[in-house]
Amino acid sequence: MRDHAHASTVENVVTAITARVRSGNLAPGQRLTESEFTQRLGVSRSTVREAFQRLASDGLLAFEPNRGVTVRQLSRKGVDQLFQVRGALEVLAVRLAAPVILAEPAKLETLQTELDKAVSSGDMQRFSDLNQEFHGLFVKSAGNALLAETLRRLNNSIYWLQFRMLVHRQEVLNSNAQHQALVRAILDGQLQRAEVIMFDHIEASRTLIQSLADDHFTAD
Amino acid sequence: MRDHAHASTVENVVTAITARVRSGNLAPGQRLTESEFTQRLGVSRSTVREAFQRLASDGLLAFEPNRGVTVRQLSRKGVDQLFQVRGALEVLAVRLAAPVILAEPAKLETLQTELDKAVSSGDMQRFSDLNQEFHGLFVKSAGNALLAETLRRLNNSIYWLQFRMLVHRQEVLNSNAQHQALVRAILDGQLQRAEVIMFDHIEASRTLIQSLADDHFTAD
DNA sequence: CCGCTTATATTGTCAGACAATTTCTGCGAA
DNA sequence: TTCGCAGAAATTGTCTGACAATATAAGCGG
Repeated sequence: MRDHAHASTVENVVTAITARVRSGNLAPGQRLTESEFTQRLGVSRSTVREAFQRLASDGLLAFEPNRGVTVRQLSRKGVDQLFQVRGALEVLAVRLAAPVILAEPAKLETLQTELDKAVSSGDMQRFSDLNQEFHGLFVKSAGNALLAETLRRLNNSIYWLQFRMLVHRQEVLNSNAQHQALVRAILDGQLQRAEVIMFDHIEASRTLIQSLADDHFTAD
Repeated sequence: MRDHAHASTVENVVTAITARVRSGNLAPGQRLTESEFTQRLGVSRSTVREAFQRLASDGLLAFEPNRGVTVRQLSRKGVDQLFQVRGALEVLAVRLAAPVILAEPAKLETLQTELDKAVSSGDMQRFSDLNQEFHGLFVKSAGNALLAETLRRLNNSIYWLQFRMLVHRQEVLNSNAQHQALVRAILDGQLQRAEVIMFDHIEASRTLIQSLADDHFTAD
């Protein structure tokens, strides 16, 4: 009766490739060949092809006809556009999540405390993880599976930017200040204000990222 | 030097299936088997499978492990969630598109005139087409490919609802009134107001659709 | 009419093949 | 040396055929 359905071969391949991409083992822009993975993982070409396709539609890889797939890397403009869409969706998440979070604010407060600790102790990696949790809490509380799925895809396309952001200590401090303001607005029931803060928060990330050097992006 | 790259076999299959779904030849919820299309289209299973996958990630079909694909049909809740996301994105489109449209408002005005004509002559099919063009104009003018692509996917999942909506004449009139208000707001440079109108416009569609009978949706 | 066993259909995955397309390599010309 | 091109090698796109695993339909007995 279990829903277990042990992972299919394709799913395993998807998991394996995802891990290698996210760990940085496969760099943005790098080409993946079918043969590489049929050999390395001992599966057939059809399976690798199917995994490639799923990962491409998931935003992690980019597919080009007759040229295979590469680890997705966006152009400056592409990142800009992504943040526009992401901003709109995160704001929606705040709108939908606020009442839910307000009903049980402990989780948000705890998270904020943890974030503060990570910042003051200078643990950037932990801050990054908690930051994701922070946004994840809103998305989850919003109770909209499609919204969550859409944002997940978007984030897949820019996972590689997280690293670059962490080195900007000052920006991290700003980011955390914005989190605090957001938490305060939510707990005070200032819905409208919370949405604006989230929008500005995403905009700030966008601006920061746009300031990165050109060699982090592909040409347009 | 041409960018022509004549369509691949998979693309042809995708096109063929899309056409049959959108024409109603394949009904929402209906299961598609691989063998049916290998025979009918004279292509191999691998090709059909790949087409199925693309269509599923595109929102037109739904994929279930070991059970193949079906023409996507959403539950009441699913439609609700989709309209929440769609609303946020259409509002973004208005925000981004307004300045562009304002620079050359002729196109929007023409479109509105056509819509009015369709409404007064009671040509619902034409209204539906123009309605899509109307929204398409904003999305296109927004100049954000990712936004356009995301909205396209969403619309793929609810194409089948358009038909149901057209029978509600009164609602069509309301819809057109909202279009007019939106056009006015844009041309008057009332950005903020235009966004609100678009939001309400999508909300109205959502409400209308939620009023449809249960047998238009899947169970939750 | 219901539930169970069995037969049939369908999906998941593999192996191997070949044409079309892209990428690499080495050589001759500017 | 650098550039461009022809041929070689690699890679993708697609097909055929196969078989195990899973799901669906058909019968059968109660």
